[in-house]
Amino acid sequence: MTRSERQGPYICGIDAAMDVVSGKWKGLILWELDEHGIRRFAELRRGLPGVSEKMLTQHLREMEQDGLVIRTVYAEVPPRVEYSLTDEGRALNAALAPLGQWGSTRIRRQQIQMVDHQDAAAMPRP
Amino acid sequence: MTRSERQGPYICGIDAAMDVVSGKWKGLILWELDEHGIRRFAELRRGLPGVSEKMLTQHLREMEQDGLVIRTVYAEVPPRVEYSLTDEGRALNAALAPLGQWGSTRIRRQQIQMVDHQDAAAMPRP
DNA sequence: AACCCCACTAACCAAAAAGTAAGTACCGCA
DNA sequence: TGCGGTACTTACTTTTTGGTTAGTGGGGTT
Repeated sequence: MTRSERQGPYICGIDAAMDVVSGKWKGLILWELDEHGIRRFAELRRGLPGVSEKMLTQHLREMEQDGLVIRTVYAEVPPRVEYSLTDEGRALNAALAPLGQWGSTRIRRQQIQMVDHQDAAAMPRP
Repeated sequence: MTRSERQGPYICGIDAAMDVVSGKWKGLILWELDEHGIRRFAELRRGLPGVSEKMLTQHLREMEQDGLVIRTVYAEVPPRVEYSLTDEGRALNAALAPLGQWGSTRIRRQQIQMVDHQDAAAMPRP
């Protein structure tokens, strides 16, 4: 497992939040869990196309350590493990919403620009 | 310079925002520029204790490419370069505010926990 | 004369993050 | 008998990120 040397003295809130949310899939995991309430490992995996099992477990364990995620193991065969968000995790996801808005607006802007370029490229040469 | 292969197709807004804001000092740069309006290179450097010149230039160039920062060079001796935020940069900083709030609350919670542990450790043994 | 300041750039190196592939142990289905 | 599904773990490699050091060139300070 990755050593979590984190929790170093932060210089501001952004710092502390980024420490916890940085990781290729953590934003998406948060979203998935908030959206569905409870998810099993394989469900999450299917919900995050491209994630490897290693990264998914690693991120989930870190988020559990960070108090964002609850992991419940059922002693059954085949094994069943359920993940859900803590109150803090839900609060974090809510705090991420404006950032998501900003990003969506940005994507839209970029797509418009790309269409513009396409139009320009399709223009008949003089 | 680091190759910026970014702008890949994002799966959501968070994704797009994180792409642009991830980098050890970008949050702080955003904050400094929003706080002061205009900053010179050396002023930023002094405002971010511990940043290396290399990382500062690298981050500033990426943020310029990403349309968050304006870089103005004055052809003087000694050289003068001023940095400021675009509207999009200011909007991003605003969108980061709730995340900062969440982080500050979290830091406070952690400090309380640490004090609790200290108290427990300082308790007289029976 | 020696040093500091400005705003960088380049080369090299270390550390962290992420990807790949395989193995675990048990069950149900065909 | 072999495959797929359950939820992982381990070892190894690659990619990405950030840090260190040194150098530029003209000007001002001590």
